[in-house]
Amino acid sequence: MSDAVSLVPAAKGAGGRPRSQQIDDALVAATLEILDEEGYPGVSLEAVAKRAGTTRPAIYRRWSGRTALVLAAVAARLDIPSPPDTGCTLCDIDESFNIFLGSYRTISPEVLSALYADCAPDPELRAQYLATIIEPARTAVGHTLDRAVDRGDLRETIDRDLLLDFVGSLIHYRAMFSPEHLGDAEAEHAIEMLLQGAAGDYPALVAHSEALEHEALSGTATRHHHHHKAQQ
Amino acid sequence: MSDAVSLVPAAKGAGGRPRSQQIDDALVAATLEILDEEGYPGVSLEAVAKRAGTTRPAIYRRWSGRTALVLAAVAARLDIPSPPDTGCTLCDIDESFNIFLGSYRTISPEVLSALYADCAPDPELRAQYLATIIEPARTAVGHTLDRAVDRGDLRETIDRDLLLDFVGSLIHYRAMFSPEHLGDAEAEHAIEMLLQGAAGDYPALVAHSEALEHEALSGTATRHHHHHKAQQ
DNA sequence: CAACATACGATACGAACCGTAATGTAATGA
DNA sequence: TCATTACATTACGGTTCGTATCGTATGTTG
Repeated sequence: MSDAVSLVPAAKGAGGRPRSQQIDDALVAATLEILDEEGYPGVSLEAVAKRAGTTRPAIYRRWSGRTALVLAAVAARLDIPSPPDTGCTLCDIDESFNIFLGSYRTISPEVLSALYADCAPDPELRAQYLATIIEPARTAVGHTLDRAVDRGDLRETIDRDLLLDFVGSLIHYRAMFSPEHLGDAEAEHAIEMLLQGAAGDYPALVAHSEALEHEALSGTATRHHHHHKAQQ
Repeated sequence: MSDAVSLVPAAKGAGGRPRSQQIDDALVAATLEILDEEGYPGVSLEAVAKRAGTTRPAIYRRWSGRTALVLAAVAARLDIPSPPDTGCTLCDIDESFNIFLGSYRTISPEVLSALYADCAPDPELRAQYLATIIEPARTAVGHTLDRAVDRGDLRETIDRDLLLDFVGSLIHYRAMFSPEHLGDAEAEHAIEMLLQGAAGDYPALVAHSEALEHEALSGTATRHHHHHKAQQ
């Protein structure tokens, strides 16, 4: 569980009866229970309120609606990951896969996809989803990658954010669309491909492509929509 | 537009008044219009029926509900991509990115994420979503990758499906969570990283990791959760 | 201690959908 | 012709939503 800070939007003025923290907690807990037992579609505000021993208006006093409530509940369960730092780049990246996997292990991809779908149309909720669920893992793994670059283990010219996207997106994709999460053996394969590269001889591929491009420029029909920057 | 085959589940018996193809088409068209104008949340069956000039029961005669309707409508708009085959591996993979992008350009990631969220809990709809929206692009790009392997442009030991996942997942991820789709320049970066690899010296990283592992095995405290297969 | 402001439980209301059922009429095939 | 199914129309019961209205409880401020 992360810090209890701001799971609930702050109350309005200072005066008056303060909100019950117990109700805050009970609502979040009830939401998580229902998510686990019945999934996202089972979360009706009536059901949440009933299980929490309170009523619907109490929810609306705290959140703008179902989506915001679920987002807060999910955030309450997620850990803030800390970046691996073993000094061994391969091991660190291996651990990084687990960091990305963390969200999907504790929440269930079905819930996350439904939650995101509801968040996406609203800029504020969408930003909150990204900040809560996507960013922490990226930040942690990002630090790890930075250290690997500092050590000189990764190419200097590397696009760090892109590498981050590759790792994060693969795990997200597999969580959503595959029957099973990425296993250890597959993770190792993935790391190998990312670090070693898929090409047998990359410079040769570039050379070939450029040769075709010149050929195309000199008047013939073959089309090449894709352009190469000069190799450094 | 793909083939009109089986956009609508087949009618029951042979006898009786046949379904109106015009109504089929009008419903699909109305659904797509509403998706474009108001997004997924705007698609109520009442609204679709009204715009199509018919009524709700006519929808239920054809589909099991809103999710199946939208899935059919989306499928109607998607092209079945054909695999690039220019003989230039770099160019083909570049085109492959565009194939994956195709779905997200014609449908809007918000709609797709909401649709998937609704499909996911139902095994049949989920399978249909995968077969309709995910698989065609994968199949097309898969053929392209196979040819690249045949040409010897990719490592022989490569995991073709994993490479497919890397490309597909990156584009999916960016479509969902980034403000903008992957651009040409970024795609080129991505291809470069995938083919060339991110490591400066991959064998050295493996060697280092293995050295640490031996050290750990010989009794000291350092933990290594990750195991290496023998290098071939 | 008094006044005020807000949360709380309980309840109710209108609106929007949903999924289905019941009509009578239209269109096809046997 | 007769059986069968689609069609438009209308209606029903059910669920959930978001909000409103109470009287009561629990704090803070003067």
